Amino acid sequence: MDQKPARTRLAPSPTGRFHVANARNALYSYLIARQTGGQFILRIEDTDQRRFVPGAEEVIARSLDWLGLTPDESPFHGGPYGPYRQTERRDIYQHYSKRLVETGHAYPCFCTPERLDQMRKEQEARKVDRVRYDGLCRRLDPEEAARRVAAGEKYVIRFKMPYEGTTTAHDHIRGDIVTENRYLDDYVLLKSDGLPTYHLAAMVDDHEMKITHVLRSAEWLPTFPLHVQIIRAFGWEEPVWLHPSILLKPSGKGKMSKRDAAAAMKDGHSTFVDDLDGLGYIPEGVLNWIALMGWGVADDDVMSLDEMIERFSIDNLTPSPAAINFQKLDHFNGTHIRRLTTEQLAQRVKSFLTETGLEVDDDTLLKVTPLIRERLVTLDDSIAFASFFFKDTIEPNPEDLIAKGLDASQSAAIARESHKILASLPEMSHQTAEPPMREFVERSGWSANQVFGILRVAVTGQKVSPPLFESMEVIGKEKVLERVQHAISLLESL
RNA sequence: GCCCCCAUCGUCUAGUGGACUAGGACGCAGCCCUUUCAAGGCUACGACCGGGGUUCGAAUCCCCGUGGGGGCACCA
Repeated sequence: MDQKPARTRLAPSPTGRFHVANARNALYSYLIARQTGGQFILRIEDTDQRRFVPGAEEVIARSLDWLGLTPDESPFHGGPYGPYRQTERRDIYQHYSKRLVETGHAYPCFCTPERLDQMRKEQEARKVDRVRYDGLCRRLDPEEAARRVAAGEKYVIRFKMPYEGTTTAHDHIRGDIVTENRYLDDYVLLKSDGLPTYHLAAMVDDHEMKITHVLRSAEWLPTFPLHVQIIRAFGWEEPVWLHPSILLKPSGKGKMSKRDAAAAMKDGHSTFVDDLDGLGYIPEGVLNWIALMGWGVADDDVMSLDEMIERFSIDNLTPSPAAINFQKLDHFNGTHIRRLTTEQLAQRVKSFLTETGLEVDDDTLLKVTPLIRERLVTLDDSIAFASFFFKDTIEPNPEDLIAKGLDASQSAAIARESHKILASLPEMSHQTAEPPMREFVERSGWSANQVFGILRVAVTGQKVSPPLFESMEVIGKEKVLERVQHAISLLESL
């Protein structure tokens, strides 16, 4: 629908979990690529060996797959612009940092961590506005610097930030951002271990991988001018920059912390995509939830991925921080569960049921699914709503068998009469069972609530259940009668 | 402390100078439906942070406050 094919990317570092913020950036990037017929790329930013977490890459890939945002190019699928793991691109960064030194945009710095530390302490003592590198090595004669490098001295490469003037960087959702260069620093581009920092690596890779739209979290705004400066130093064309707002914890006060994450989990919620599956959330619901934190939609906010591709526009991205709202997650999850076909829902619900040890046959499950569909917020709610269908026997709490306003013997009488009526029926279908039971309610003078309440607990073992007669139909006459009989003896022994 | 970003119902947002009596969604409350729980339908409650400008006219543009958030590493 749009102009040229866009190339977008998600560039997470394999340092931990895959958060909804990552997922949102992935979604928007994916959407931009899809609607222009372009590509969505996964690049792993693993240049910090100390923070590397084994297995994190797999979590990222699995989470993206689960969401349906499978990258077109990635370390796992490959692609024409690989490798897609930064530690495998060492030479490329070396090459480009050298080029920056040659053109006078960067310089080797031999300052030790100890000196830097001391320098910062002094600056802090002087109460300078902005602690920054003092430029000692920047003033070195380039030839001498080259000699020291050749001699094997340890060094980093720093970017030569202009001391004066301003840098104007343009973000598509925020407009021009003007920063005075004196507040910036001579950032390290290449570390002493020969690996690049994010600043160099990301700019080089985005250029090399022909990324047209860089969408990344607003945490990058402070170093945005640096990035623009680096690109300009290379003489490259800038991508379209998009910095969506960060996501705040539900209270709106700051980013999610470990403690917030734990609190959410206790509540059956999570901001980690790989938790959501196990908690019974479905990708459709999660995607819809994520999409709306930072994307302004006027109405009809229930959307599938395809509908999002159709409706998304980078012009509708919002710049303000958004608080994570789990009630909305629940709402969208339930809504999308209801949009599933019976077959789809049955299939997704099955593992939750079997995991509790139940034997679930597909025929029964297919009959049960329509009964529980509009009651599910998450897939695991099916355990509470449908377990009794798959059990041979149930054990109701005897107290629950006593209807409101009645005593045990009255309730037992109702149960006996119900048993008699049901036993006389040819079969247990909804249509044949309900009329005589209704008639019994009329004639007995008890309320439908009381009579059906007793029957419900007797048959399902619980006070809250899917519709009673539909449930009895699925369970079948024989088992229903057994269960009612059992309820009668429970009541009689009270 | 310094820099940057942001500012419409509790929350996510629509709104791009007059069509705003500020719209939608979540949540909340009530009603309807109903054998329970849901789902669904209807209704209610609910916001332009403050102050100055600009303009015939400002939620919308500008400035200043205030508030919130983010960043100040050889981490990303």
